[in-house]
Amino acid sequence: MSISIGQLAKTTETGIETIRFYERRGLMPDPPRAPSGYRRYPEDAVSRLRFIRRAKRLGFTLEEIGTLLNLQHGGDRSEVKAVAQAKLAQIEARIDDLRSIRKTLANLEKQCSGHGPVEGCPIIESLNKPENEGE
Amino acid sequence: MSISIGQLAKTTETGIETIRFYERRGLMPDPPRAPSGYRRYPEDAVSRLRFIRRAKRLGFTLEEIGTLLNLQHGGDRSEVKAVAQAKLAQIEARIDDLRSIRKTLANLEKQCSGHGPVEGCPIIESLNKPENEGE
DNA sequence: GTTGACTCTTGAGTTGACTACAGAGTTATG
DNA sequence: CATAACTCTGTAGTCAACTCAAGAGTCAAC
Repeated sequence: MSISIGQLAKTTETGIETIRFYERRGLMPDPPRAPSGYRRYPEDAVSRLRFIRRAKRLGFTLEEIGTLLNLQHGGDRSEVKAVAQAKLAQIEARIDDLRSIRKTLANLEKQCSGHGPVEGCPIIESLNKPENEGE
Repeated sequence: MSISIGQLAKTTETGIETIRFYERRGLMPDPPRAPSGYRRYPEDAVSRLRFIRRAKRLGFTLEEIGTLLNLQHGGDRSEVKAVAQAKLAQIEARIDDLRSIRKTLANLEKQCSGHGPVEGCPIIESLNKPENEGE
């Protein structure tokens, strides 16, 4: 039993174009074809595609997902853990980044009265005046 | 007194190409030209460019920066505040997003012993098995 | 006065992850 | 059998914010 690309797309909530794109990228193996040339996916294509989508939700790039997919068959657990740790570190760095930005921006926003002309608006002033980085 | 694009680039730590790009985008006004056609920037180009770079560091897109630059001359403070609030909300949403991802990923990473074959690795299993979203 | 550094314009390339055609053939439904 | 819905390939476009290259002209230093 095999399914069409449309069915695969529907069950995994992925666009058809996206599936073909993943195939070009080597994330999805080239499926067998019907005599017409239509793709006929085996059952396990569903789980492979789900793997990809879940990993994406966790912030992995397609390239990293390719690595994970390869590790899945014959890799070492330490390698998988290393990939996860690296991603985790990236995410934490990004969070810190955003938090610092948020702090600065929240400060400015709070200081701005929100009425009157733009002259003297602390947000604009801060963007204009200081030489520093802004705490 | 005016400065060359190279000097402007150096004092603002911005690439020359980037400055010309901002000009094309309408963020930097077209500067006067020397007889040779070279751009000659007035002093205030430095602060305008710094404004842009600072706003960028705060996460504003070039389009939003364009808005802020326009508001700077004749806008209302409420408009500036609204732009800042919108950005703040975006940033907070993104932080929440990343935190939820981090939580899931940290959990998985912690559960993975980091040695042995990939079979049974909780990270891979989690990507493979469940039907759910992952807490 | 001649190098070497700077600047000009136009146009194209980069990154990552899709997304959208066009034009043709195929399959499913009634 | 007609017709709608599906699928095929190949190519190109999208987004944001740059970044690079080619080929030519200009400026500064020795």
